[in-house]
Amino acid sequence: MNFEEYIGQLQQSLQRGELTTFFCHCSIQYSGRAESYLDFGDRIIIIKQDGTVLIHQPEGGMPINYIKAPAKCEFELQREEEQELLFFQATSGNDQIQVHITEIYHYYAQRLIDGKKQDLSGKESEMSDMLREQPELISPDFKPLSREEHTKYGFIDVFGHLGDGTLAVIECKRYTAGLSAVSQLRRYVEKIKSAKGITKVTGILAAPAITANALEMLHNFQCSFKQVDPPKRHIRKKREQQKIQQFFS
Amino acid sequence: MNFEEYIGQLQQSLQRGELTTFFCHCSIQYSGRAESYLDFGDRIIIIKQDGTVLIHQPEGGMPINYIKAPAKCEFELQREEEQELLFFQATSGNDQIQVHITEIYHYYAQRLIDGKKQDLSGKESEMSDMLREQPELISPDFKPLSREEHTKYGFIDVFGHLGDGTLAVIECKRYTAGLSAVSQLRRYVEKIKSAKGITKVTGILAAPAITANALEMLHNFQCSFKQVDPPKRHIRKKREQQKIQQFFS
DNA sequence: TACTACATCTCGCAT
DNA sequence: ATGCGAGGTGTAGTA
Repeated sequence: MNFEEYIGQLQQSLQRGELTTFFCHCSIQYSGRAESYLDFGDRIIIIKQDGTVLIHQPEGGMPINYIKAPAKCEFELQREEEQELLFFQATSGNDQIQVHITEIYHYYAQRLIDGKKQDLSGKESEMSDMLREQPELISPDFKPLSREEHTKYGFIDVFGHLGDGTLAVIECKRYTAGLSAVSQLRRYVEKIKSAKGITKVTGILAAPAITANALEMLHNFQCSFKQVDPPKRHIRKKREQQKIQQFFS
Repeated sequence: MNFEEYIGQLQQSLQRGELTTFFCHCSIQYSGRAESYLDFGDRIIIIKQDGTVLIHQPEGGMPINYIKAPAKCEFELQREEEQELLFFQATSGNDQIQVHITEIYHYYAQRLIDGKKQDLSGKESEMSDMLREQPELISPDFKPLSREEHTKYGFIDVFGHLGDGTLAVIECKRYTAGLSAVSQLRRYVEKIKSAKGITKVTGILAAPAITANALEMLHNFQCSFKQVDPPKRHIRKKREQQKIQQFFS
């Protein structure tokens, strides 16, 4: 199939709303929020049904270039220095990629039917739910007050008071807490102090671990760290069978 | 091609180090840092040459599931409730996805040759470079200190002094600065104060814009905002041709 | 390795 | 639309 035929195919695929993919040899220019150039090499290009464009190199987890949906996709046959090439341009807002394709190795497009939503668990909100249900994980005298306090200064994960009446702001993190987590907590504590006009407010950072610098900073602010592991998730039993083929050991 | 033949093909593709893709109907379970389930639907699965696994739904910019390289990929023919299905499992560290495939619509694999690196500009570091070269963008009396000194104190973007001898810590952002940018700047200012034992230290947030809350917080800390646009990048002239085909208007 | 911050972050949620 | 924070964040740079 020559480039002219490919252009016809690609146009049809996009008009039909098909998920369109091709393996090709190309160079890529990007201009928009930043600018980039990628010299010629083999890549896979994916144009999704909503107009998302993804370009992947043969290695690495992230797309090397992308355009957010809905991208306007244009194709053009070009001749440069005695050589034909397929020019592909995708535009969305101020972002634009220009792809010069010298060879298409493979092309396939198909309308895919999905629409299912992923059910995901193990988020930070589940950890704050757990702390509200089991406040003793923070301290024996901790009593949670309400659900998330969603203010314009950000939302507070858990909010309650200690036995001596001190208000406690809890910020929880699923992973090792760093400096930014401490800064965030500090912001909330100060906000509560100034908004409610009270001084007996403390902050508690609840996380499975904390970095040394963050702990030092936390103590400087008269706040404390409470080691709390995120909610236990059901561990799916790994399949171990002899017949299974393995690669990438 | 039946599932048994597909398994043979897939194994060969992975052994050969080919970039392997297929369109299929499947459900996906994920277990690792979190847990997820996605009910049956049509998706595209990509196994990269380094063992990265990406699964994309027909819409949306992000993979709905993924496994980081190098994933161990296993295939198995299963029979459940009178129906054959292809079971695909990818494992990397504690992360695992299990895919139950009831139909493969299309399969293609090819070894791709690349290795080119992207040349990217428009990063925040270029903005701080600009401020070091054009300190008058901050203030007529701002004198930046050397880059050497700047790294000595950590992650401070630009560091210098004003005409009256006050030390100035500059934090720059390429986009609208929010609360976290102010918190970050505040941390740096306090670090310098305690490290140098001096009090005449101020913070300047340099960004194209700042949110109202962030500006209020900034002023509370005796710091200031300086409106600075990120470095001008060469704007690639948009191609405007009549013949170009358009979709996703 | 651990820690820190950027990212063409993306995404959802609430104002 | 904007603001804010989480993310299975990923990725690079540095100590």
